[in-house]
Amino acid sequence: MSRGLRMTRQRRTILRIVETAKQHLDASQILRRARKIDAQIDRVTVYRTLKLLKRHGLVDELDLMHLEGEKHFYERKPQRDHLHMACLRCGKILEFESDLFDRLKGQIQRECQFHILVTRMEIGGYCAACRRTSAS
Amino acid sequence: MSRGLRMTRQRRTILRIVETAKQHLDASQILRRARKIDAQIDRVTVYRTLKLLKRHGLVDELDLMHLEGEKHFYERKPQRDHLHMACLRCGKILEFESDLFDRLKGQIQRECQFHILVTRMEIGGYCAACRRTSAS
DNA sequence: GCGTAGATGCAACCTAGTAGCAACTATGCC
DNA sequence: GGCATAGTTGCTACTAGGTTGCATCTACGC
Repeated sequence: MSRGLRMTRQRRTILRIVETAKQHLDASQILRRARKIDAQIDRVTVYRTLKLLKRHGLVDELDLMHLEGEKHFYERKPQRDHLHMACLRCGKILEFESDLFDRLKGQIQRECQFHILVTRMEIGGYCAACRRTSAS
Repeated sequence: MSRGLRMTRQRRTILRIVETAKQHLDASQILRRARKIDAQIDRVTVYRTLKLLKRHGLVDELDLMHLEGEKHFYERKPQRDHLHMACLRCGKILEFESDLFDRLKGQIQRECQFHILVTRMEIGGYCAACRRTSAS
C-alpha cells in the first residue's frame, strides 16, 4: 500500500485476519476477530478496509451463492484463480483450480478484447457426499 | 409449475416480464413493470416470486459484480449457460458462450463428483472500448 | 359450486452496507 | 525529533434490499 494510502494499525489487523483465515469470512466475522486484537475497531472501518483491499486486488469478494443471506465473504487473492462450489444441501464450500478455467479466461481476453481484473465463478449444486445420500 | 404450486395472475405477470426483458432487470425494475400491468401487485410478491423462479431453475440470479449497489439482477435461464463480463468503467454488461466453459463444467462434474444445478461466472474488467480510451 | 392449501398484500422488521463529519494519526519534510 | 496535513477513524444516523407474520383472498381438484 502506497500512493497516499496509510498502513494503519486497523488495516494491518484486518489484512492479517483475512490472509491467515482458514475459511471464508464475512464482514461481521472479520469484525469480531479484529475486536479481539483491537477492541476499539469499528464496524465501519472493517467495511471500508475490505472495500479498499478489494479495489486494490489484495482480497477477492465472494457471494458463495448467497447460501446464508446476502452477505459477502472474503479471501486473500490467490496466485492462481480458482472457482467455488457451494453445496446447496450441506453448505460446504469447495475450491477448484483448472487449466480449462485459465484457458477460458485467456479466450475471453483474446476474443472479447476484455481486460480481466477480477473473476468470480461460483457453482451451486450437490457435493459428492450429499448426492449419495439422496434420490437425485 | 405443478406440485402444489399455483399459476396466479401475479406470477404470470412477473414471469412474462423476466422472459421478455431485453436487459437484465433488478427486483425494483420488475416491480415497476409489473405495476403497469397490475397496479395492485406488491413488492413482497415480486421478491417471493423471483425466489421461487430461481429455486425452480426458471430464472438465473446475477450480481453483475455489484456495479451499482448490492441488488440482484434476473434473466430467464438460457438453454446454454453463458458468462457475464461487467466493464468496471462504463458499466456495460457483455455475455459470452464458450465451449471451454461447457467443458469446464463437465470437468467439475466428473472430477469433483459435484452435481451442478446453477453456475454463475462473472468477470470484472475493462471492455474493448474502455481499454482504448485509457492508459491501462 | 365448494373446500382448502397455497398465494397475496400489508405493516413491521432485519441485515448489510454507506454517508457526513469532527477528532485523530501516519507519514513526508525540515 | 517536531510539525503540518492529507488521509483515516469512530461515531451516529441513514438507506437499500430483502424477509417475516398474519389476516385475507383465490386457484384448482373434487
